[in-house]
Amino acid sequence: MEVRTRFAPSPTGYLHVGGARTALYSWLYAHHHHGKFVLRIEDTDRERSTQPAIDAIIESMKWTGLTWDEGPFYQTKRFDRYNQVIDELLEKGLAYKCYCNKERLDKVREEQLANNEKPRYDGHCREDHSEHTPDEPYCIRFKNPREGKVKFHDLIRGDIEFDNAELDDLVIRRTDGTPTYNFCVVIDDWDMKITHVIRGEDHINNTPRQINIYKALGAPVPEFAHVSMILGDDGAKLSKRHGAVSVMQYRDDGFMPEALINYLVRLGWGHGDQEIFSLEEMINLFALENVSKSASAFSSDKLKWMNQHYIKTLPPERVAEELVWQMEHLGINYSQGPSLTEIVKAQAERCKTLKEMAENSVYFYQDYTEYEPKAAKKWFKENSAEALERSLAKLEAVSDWKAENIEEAFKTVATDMNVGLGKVGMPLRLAVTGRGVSPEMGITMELVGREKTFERIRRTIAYLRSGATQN
RNA sequence: GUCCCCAUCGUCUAGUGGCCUAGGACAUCGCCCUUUCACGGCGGUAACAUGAGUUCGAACCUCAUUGGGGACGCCA
Repeated sequence: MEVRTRFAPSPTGYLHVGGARTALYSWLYAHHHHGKFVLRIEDTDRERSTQPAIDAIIESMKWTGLTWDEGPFYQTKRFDRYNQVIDELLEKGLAYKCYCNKERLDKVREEQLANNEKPRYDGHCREDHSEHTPDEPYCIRFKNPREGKVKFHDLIRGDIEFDNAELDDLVIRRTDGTPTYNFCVVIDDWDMKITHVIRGEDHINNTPRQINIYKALGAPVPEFAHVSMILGDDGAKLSKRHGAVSVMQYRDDGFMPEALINYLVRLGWGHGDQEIFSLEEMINLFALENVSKSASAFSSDKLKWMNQHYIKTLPPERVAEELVWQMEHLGINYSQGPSLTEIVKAQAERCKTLKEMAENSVYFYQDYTEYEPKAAKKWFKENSAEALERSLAKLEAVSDWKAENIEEAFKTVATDMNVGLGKVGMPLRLAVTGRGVSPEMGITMELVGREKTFERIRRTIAYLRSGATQN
């Protein structure tokens, strides 16, 4: 039988990393078994579902590469189907009309709480409707079995069982006629032939109710796997307070989707000592039995490490593609100057994010307006102007403007002046980039360009000769 | 409160009864490399929640305790 999994977010907000991980696991499981991955939008809550949220979820799925084989399906387009099944259940006596109003429900709940009982519907309307007239407003409740147990084998957690006595008769159709979540998922997973339901652990408690509905319908019960939660760095539930939670925020913060996916797959799953997985490896090696049962804390530090790993090892052309967004966001016109691929090669080992890379590469495209104060104070000394003058002379003699030749040329200056390389290299760095940090000076000057380099050095010599520094 | 789930270094994890004086990775600390910042290399600190069992032997099995988390909606 073909393995079919699904990701079924409710469009009430952006896609967060927890959802993304669940989607990833579903996606991997389907691909591992050469099955299908379905995207379904659970928008039965018309109050809170929004189109921007749907767009954001789809954009996130596409950015991370979690593409779906079928869908997106929308539950709001399937209301006829749900209602038809509900009517059938009603006819068969497997569901019933409930006329209880909010006041009565609240009162029951209060009493149960006072008696230290789990609050649930007491089944008041389950049998007797004599006191009601057909024109009174009502909702439909599913007749949950009152005795026995519901057992299922969770593919991650093992056997789980609930007493039916713990469950109540849940509402499957609201008074306004719309069907509810716990009912719609069952019908959808059934209709869409979902074989493996992989979702968050907050759904464990819904599972026995849903299994009872499957059984009432005579539908095959799928396999279930409940993935644990993702916590923040501090062990508390992940929230905006911890920084980024939305997938697109990671794009904005300068992360490669490859890194996010790799980080997410490792958060809660492992394969021996391996940390880095290509997509192919993930598909081949992923198994639900190796998914961790306990909640895991999201470590931005490790994500950053992994991001840099991908920045360093992915083809620079690929990294440059993502860098485009950052450059445009900063308003840098990168069409004049070195190619972004060259920037990636030069900067990769000193950037954890593409955002950093863009911010630290501005001087390749624009003239700086001031020297970084701390670096200038530290490195502009009395002989700096001389070092720059001598360097300029050597550099002007370089005919083939390549990093290697440039490097060779200015290094002789240190020897000539009988000083350490730092005394020459750092003033040069300040002169060419305005900053105390940059790639090696050879490649930096090559990328800035011959004429620009000379211009900036001359300007700096003038600045130093004017007595601007008191060192 | 009731039900359900969970429990190895600060963090993510390896470990499925002897290979464990518990391995790897991130973070952290120290050293080396070095024109800056980094990268890299080498080394260090650091964990089986507690208590009973089962067993010749337990991080691994069982139970209890404690501690976390989730659910208890005419939300999903």
